[in-house]
Amino acid sequence: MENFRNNSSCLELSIAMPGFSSSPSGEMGGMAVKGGVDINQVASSGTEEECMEEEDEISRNDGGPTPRKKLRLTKDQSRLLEESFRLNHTLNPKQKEALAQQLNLKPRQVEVWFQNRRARSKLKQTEMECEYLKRWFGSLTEQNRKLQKEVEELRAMKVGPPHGRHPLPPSTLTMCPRCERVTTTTLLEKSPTTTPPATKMPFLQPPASCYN
DNA sequence: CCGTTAGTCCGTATTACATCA
DNA sequence: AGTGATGTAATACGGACTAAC
Repeated sequence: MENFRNNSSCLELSIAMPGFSSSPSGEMGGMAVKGGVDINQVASSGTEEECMEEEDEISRNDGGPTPRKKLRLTKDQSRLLEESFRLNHTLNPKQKEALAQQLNLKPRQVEVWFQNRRARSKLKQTEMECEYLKRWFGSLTEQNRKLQKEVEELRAMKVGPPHGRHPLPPSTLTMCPRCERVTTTTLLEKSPTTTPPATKMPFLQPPASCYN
C-alpha cells in the first residue's frame, strides 16, 4: 500500500538551517510499525518480520516486562544517517531497507532515528525562532524608547521657540536582523522593523545594505 | 458515491538508558 | 563511588491518509 502523505512541510519554517533541506520524499507505506519491539537485542540486519519474531520470543520469555536496553550508534552509523538526512528528511521503504542494511541496523531503528532527528531539527528551529523573537522584542523596545524620546523633544520644540526652526523629520530605527546594524530612516519611508515577523522570518529578507 | 475499516506513516510527548561533569 | 544533567534511542498514542469493501 502506498501512502502519499507528505505533510512534513509543517516543519518548513523560513529560517535557513544547515543540513535542513526539507525535501521529503513523497512515497510512503508498507511497513509494520506499531507494537513495542525491543530492537536493542543486537543490531543484526534483520527484517521487520524478524523483529516481530523477536518480539514474540521476548514476550514469550517469562511474561514479565523485559528491561529495554539502549543501543548507542557508532560514529560511522551516525555519520551515514546524518548524510542521508541531509539528502532526505523522510525515507521510503526501499531507502529505509537499504540504509538499514548498510548500517547493520533494523529498518525500524532507522525509522526511529529519522523520526527523532526530525523532532530535533524542529526543536532547534523553534529555539532559533525564540531567540530571534527575543532580539526582535529587544530592538522594538529600544526603538520605542527612542521614539518616545523623540516625541518628547518635538513637544519641547513646539512649546519652545515659535518660529525660525525647522523640526527634524520624525525618524525610526531599523535593525537588520542579519548584521544587527541599526540605521535611522524617516517615517516617510516604510520601516521594515515595524512589520511583525508573523509569517516569514525576515532573516531571508535583509536590507540591501546588509550585503554592502 | 458515501461511510466504514484496516493498514501505514508521521508528529509529539514521554520514558528509559548511557554518558559525562 | 554516587549523583544530577544532558543527549538520545525507543515507546506510546493519536491524527492523517489511502485502499478495499
